[in-house]
Amino acid sequence: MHTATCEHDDHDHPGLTGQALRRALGAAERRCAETDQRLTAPRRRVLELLLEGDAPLKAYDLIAAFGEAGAPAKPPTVYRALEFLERLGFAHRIESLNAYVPCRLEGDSHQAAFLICDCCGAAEEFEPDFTAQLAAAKGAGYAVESITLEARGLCPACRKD
Amino acid sequence: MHTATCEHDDHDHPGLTGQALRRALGAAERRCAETDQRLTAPRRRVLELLLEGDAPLKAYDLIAAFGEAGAPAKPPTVYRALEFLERLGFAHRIESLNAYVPCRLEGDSHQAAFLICDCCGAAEEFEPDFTAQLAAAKGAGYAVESITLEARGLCPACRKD
DNA sequence: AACAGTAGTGTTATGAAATAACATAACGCG
DNA sequence: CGCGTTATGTTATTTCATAACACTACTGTT
Ligand SMILES: [Zn+2]
Ligand SMILES: [Zn+2]
Ligand SMILES: [Zn+2]
Ligand SMILES: [Zn+2]
Repeated sequence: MHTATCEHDDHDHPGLTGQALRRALGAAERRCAETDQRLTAPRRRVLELLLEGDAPLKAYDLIAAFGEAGAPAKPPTVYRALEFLERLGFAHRIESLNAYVPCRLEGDSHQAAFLICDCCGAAEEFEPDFTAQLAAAKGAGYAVESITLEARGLCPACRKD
Repeated sequence: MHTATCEHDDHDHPGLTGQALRRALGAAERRCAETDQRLTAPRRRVLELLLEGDAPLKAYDLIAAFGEAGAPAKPPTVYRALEFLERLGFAHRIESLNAYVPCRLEGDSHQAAFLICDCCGAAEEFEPDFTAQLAAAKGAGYAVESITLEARGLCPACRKD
């Protein structure tokens, strides 16, 4: 799916293929092994689809693309895999899009922040600095577990119209 | 609806009633008049329900509570009202909850940020300082239109267990 | 190897959230 | 009034997500 209002598909993060894709999957495999987590077939397949994608993917896009010969998966298969991938930091859900992206940052655990283009649908992850917000939360007496931030606007390519 | 895992219902923002409720609705009425916007009956009713609530309300909670004698509204009625209220800054959608809250801050336009308690379900709005994130976005060449931030954790009351 | 315990999967069905489409009504204005 | 615009009413459908339960695959123990 693609709800773009214009077409600037020259994203900063084209989907991975071939060598790069195998390398990313191998890295995930290794990080799972380190913590006795299992990157099982459906989990690996969903991660692969996310990595191949060049934009946030909807759950039902993944469901449709899951099988070998165009055979779709059952919803729980994909939702369970997504839950796992999110838990381990391999993927993020973008709430304002009901869509998922593979994590594009180094490090195995971090807060998520996204710049989302309202025009072409691209979503760029960036390393957030939540110092100010964490201070505000502390002031309010909250014990913060996680933070997500989603900024909507126009990407560099789409601004130039 | 209430998905709390424990019960600490002493929120900072109990629902408005009587005088305070009428005052808040009157203020909204006035702010609409200033900009030639119409706070029509269904819009006013949905805002009233949000203001009366002491926690984020789901769209279908609003739909169920909408009518006088327990008569529900039709979904588009409420979704349209919510769209209006969000557009004018009277309400916010909390993406990670699929729920809505009335705006609790002064000023008629601002970015939204929430502290959400995973225990009691409370959602506290706070005045965000997005300086750091806006700088990051600028660095990436994005033209940001809006930002939302949702922090999950435990509120002061629920921490003390 | 047999066993029990846990984590993961397959499958069916259902629930929850949101919108499309089109007809009707109210408002604002010349 | 007559017209364009904005908002509402209504029916139906689409999109998104999970419950429940049976079955399988790993893990460690006896
Ligand atoms: Zn990430
Ligand atoms: Zn763009
Ligand atoms: Zn607000
Ligand atoms: Zn709490």
